[in-house]
This record gives sequence, C-alpha cells and structure tokens, in this order.
Amino acid sequence: MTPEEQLTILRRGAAEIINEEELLAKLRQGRPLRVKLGIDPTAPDIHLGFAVVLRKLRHFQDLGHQVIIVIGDFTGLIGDPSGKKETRPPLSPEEVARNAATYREQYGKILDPAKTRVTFNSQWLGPLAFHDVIRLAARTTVARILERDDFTERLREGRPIGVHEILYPLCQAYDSVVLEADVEMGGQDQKFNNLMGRDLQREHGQEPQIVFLMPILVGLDGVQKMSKSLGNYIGIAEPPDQMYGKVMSVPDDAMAQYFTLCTDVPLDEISAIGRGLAGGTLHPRDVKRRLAREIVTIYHGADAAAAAERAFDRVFVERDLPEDIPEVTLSPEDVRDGRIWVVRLLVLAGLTESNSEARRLISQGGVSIDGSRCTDIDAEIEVRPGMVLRVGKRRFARLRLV
RNA sequence: GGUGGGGUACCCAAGUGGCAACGGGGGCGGACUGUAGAUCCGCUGGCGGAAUGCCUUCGGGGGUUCGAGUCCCUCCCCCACCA
Repeated sequence: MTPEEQLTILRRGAAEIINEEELLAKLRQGRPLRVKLGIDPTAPDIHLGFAVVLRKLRHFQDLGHQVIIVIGDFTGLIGDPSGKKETRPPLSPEEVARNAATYREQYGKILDPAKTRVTFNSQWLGPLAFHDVIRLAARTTVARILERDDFTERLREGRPIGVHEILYPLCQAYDSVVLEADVEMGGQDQKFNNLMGRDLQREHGQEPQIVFLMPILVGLDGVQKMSKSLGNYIGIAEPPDQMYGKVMSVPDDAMAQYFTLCTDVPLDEISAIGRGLAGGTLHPRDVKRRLAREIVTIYHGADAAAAAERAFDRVFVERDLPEDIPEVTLSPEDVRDGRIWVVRLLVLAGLTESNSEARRLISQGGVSIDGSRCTDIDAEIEVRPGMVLRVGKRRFARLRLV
C-alpha cells in the first residue's frame, strides 16, 4: 500500500496530526513505525472512549507498523493531571498492578497481540537517580508547563497544583525518548504531553515523533467525555445485551461521532446517514439500532448482536419480559399464610435497597407483579412460584420458594 | 512564619437559632413516544403495614439553649495570598 493510501486510512476520525507531512515522510521510509501509546492505569476497564485510540492503533498494525503500549505504572503514581480540575490521589503499586493486568486482558479484543509490545515505564523511570531527574527537569521551564490549559485554569481558580504533576509531562516525554517513538497516539487532551515528547526527542537528537490525536468520545450523557469515573461509559467487556442497551441510550446528536470513531462503517456511508437523518428519510431510532448492532458485533460477533437486539426489542419495545430473569428464593419464614407484604417482598428480592425506596416506587407506579401494576403500599401479595416482579423497565426478579 | 478563606447529602452549592436542611447536576419512577433518545411531571436519609411518630446526618469532640448546620470552646484537615 502506498504511503498516501496509508495516510488516508489513518486520517479517518483523527482530530489532529502534527503533522501530516512528517508522517507521510516517515511512512515513505518504508519501515515499520514505532507507534507508542501511554496508558495511565487508573480505570481498570477499557471503554469505547479509550477504544477509539486503540482502534486507531489497530489501523497502524494492519498497515504493518509496530505498536508499543507503555503501561504508566510509574507515571500512574502521579496520576495524569490532563483535564483534571484537581490533584488526583496517587495510586498504590497494588492498584496499578491490578489495573495493568486488566488492560492486558482486554486490549486483545482490539489489538493484534502478536504485533503489540507492552512495556512498563517503571523499567526506565525507576532507575533514574535524583540528579537525572533534575537534569531532565532542566530541559523545560515552569512557564512552559503552566501553559497547559488545565494548569492555567487551576492556577487562575486557585486550585492546587502538585509539584509532582508538573513532572508528569516530562516523564511521559522521556518514555518517547527511550522508546524512540515515531508516532505517539493519544486523545486530544494529550496534546500537551505528546508535544513535550517531540521537544524532548529533538533535544536528544532524535527525529521528533508525530503527535497523533483522536477526538474525545462523548459519554452517554452526551455532554462530558466518556469515563469510568463519570459512569457514562460503555465497557468493551460488557455483556452484549447491556452494551446494546447502552448504545441505544446515546443521545441522537452523538450518533455520527460514534459511527465515525467506534465502527468501521465507511465515511461516505456515515455522511449519507447524516443526510438521511437531516432530510427525514431515515428514522433516528433505526439509525441507532444499526449503530448498536455494529458496535456489539465488533466486540461480541454478529450473532450476539442480533440476539441483543431481539432482547432489547422484547423488553423495551414490546414491554415483554426478558428471557433470562434472575431468580430469587424466598424462605418459608418470610411468608405468612402464603402471603407477604409487597414492600418486604421487594426488599427481599433485592429489587430495592430499603423499605422507603420500595414504598416510593410503589406509590410512583413503578412496580408490577405478573404484569399488573401494584400501587398499594399495604398490599399483601399471595406468593406463587414463578411469579415475576418488575421494578421500572429494567429490573426483574422471578420468585422461587423453598 | 504572618494574614485571609473553606470543610453541608452521590457531586456542586445555599443556609448565622425551629432543619431531614433552598437550588442545580446526577440517579430513579411516571406520562408520552422513536430506544434506556427528546420533552413534561414526580421522587431522591433510614425505620415505620395509616402519625403533627421515632432514629441518624452538615469535618471530630465538648458546651450554651426548650431547641444548634447555625452561638461558644477545642481539635483535625484543605486552600489562597504575603514572606
């Protein structure tokens, strides 16, 4: 494949490439490029937002390039300050190790493990002596580092900035030097850090890396970036049904971005979809169903996606019961004369956390038993095995008696 | 070392003697529908099988008061500015 063709593939979805000419020049060298991605091992599960970057790495791999994942077990001790409004508490070595292990398990769903090299930056950052760190720190200035948007903002708002946080970009940049990276991949919020790598490589007489930035995927709320801590994410290891449902809850406005960044649907087809939506010839729901199918297929296969769609329709479109309902066992002492108080029943079934919550849901009309709504807080329910309790649209339990 | 500002529920944030605690976000439920999308409405400490009922909660611990998030004492923690 010609370098120009490669560039076309790589460009898909990219937010910014600094810069394309240099990337093209590197591609023309005809050797496998070393494409680096630093991982901050804080969130243990890979979600679609993070997958955006991994998928781009996969594109590089498919074009014959080498991917190097740097698990930032050392920088993880700092916690990437990017985009953070506050200092992040450092992770313990145990946490870092556990999270790194999870990553190793999960990235194989996207990357080709045979073409992926995994490194830990404690390997080279750990042995540095304090005087090495000082020398490294001398390569840049406080003013330069404070240029970073998030630092500037925190400074202005009087929020704390730890001295160790200032070292973060330097550590990451040093990774690039050690690995002689040709390209550093990252989310858009990594721009500053990745540029620092470029500068530092130049100082070390290396050919500077290409800074390759992908957009930040918006989360399920449609506003904030997808992240584990905000709870607005779709994990790539989540079961198909759950994944499908979550994709269906993506706001309409975010669909185009998801198609571009999370699926392999060709770009011209995506813009055709966009036109169809704007012109009213395509129904947003159908488009979203397609999106959900595409995404679930990537991580679980076409069969699972089809099954997830059926399950979704069953529960949310037809308002029918799902096929698999968790069973709950009642013991005889919970039941008196074959009856039990609804509130108690819901709590015992684990459908509500407290009596108060159960009362609330009942009076709001959110509880039904065998399909008929129960609005009486005082109701005595005659228990029968196989009875199905439903709270809201999504919580179910089937009764079993001992 | 000095001065000043803070710690309230999942988060943000009001509240200077009557507080289970304004408001926003989030979450949950309902209606509607096009899906867990959009919009509108409601709920959002626990116990309590109906209470103007009881218990627990405003950084910790004491105290004043019929009554304290609110006043007093003390301790802990965070931040900024000056040096």
